Amino acid sequence: MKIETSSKTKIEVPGFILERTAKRMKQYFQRALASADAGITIDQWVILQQLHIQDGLSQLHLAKATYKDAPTVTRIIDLLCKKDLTVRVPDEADRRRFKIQLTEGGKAKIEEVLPIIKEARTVAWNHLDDEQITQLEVTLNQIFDNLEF
Amino acid sequence: MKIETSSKTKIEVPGFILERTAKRMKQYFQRALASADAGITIDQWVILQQLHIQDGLSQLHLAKATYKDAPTVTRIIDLLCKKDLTVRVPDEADRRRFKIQLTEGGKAKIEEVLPIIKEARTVAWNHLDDEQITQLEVTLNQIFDNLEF
DNA sequence: TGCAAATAATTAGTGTAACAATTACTTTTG
DNA sequence: CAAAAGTAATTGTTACACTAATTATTTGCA
Repeated sequence: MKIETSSKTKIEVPGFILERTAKRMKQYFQRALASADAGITIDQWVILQQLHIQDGLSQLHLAKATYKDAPTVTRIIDLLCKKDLTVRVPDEADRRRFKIQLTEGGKAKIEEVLPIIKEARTVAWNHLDDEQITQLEVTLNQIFDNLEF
Repeated sequence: MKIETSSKTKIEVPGFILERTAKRMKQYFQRALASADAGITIDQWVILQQLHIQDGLSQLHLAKATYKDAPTVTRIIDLLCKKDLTVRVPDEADRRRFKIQLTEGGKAKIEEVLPIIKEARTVAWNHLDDEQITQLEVTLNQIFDNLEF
């Protein structure tokens, strides 16, 4: 039996297309990291990349910047610290907080992984011109804003 | 301390925007289901919706149609069967397979949930014209095809 | 100033997703 | 027809998302 693909037998709505594209993109980046033996996941990479932009953020700042929730960031930082890529430095101005800082190993990992990510990006945006990418961002951001809660 | 949002301190690349929009959309639909006490998740809904289009599919057919993998479908079907929304009917032509069929309760659940989903969709695509949505689909499908493996 | 409210991080529980490996069955082909 | 290859479903492990609850600390306000 062959799976039907006509519009009558397959879900083909924008939300579904958005969901499946985001899923495949994540999977592609994840596999790129895995086959290069990077030793980190794409979500861990997102946190490292954010720290590369601005080091010493608290976990909640990281959560807001990456659109992850607090428990998720706690666990990702746990994993990154276990791999000695980051450290939790107590914030002496507010003892509830930690400053999350990159270790030397963390900085080295970023340099190691960045080319892999850049390569994957060029594959993802292949056959798309700048105007299309700009328009994609505009539309996606409109949807994002529509769903503000 | 305020979280910085300039391009120098925040990740603003198309992949990130795609990821965060898909995440928020999923979250929005999920909350719509939760606040209506639908008793199912959005991923369970996707499977039900596919069965509504074509009932009696095998788990692997469901996996292909919904872009989920086989173990994920196994577990979602487990949950749907536990809620008596679907049943696993042995396929007498191939004893490795099951035909997954909607129960009466499953059909009723679809009728109950469909308006919630439609309402959420109108919110998501608000302020977007048909041309924009078409272009979005074209671009997303190009990215999807770029990342074929 | 003191106490309630808010905030930062953590933990627990459920669900989704990827990957690898296993079992059972079917198809191929030699 | 038997062995090998392929297929359908399952199980196990790791990781991330969401909710709710908990602990420790800080802030706001009466």
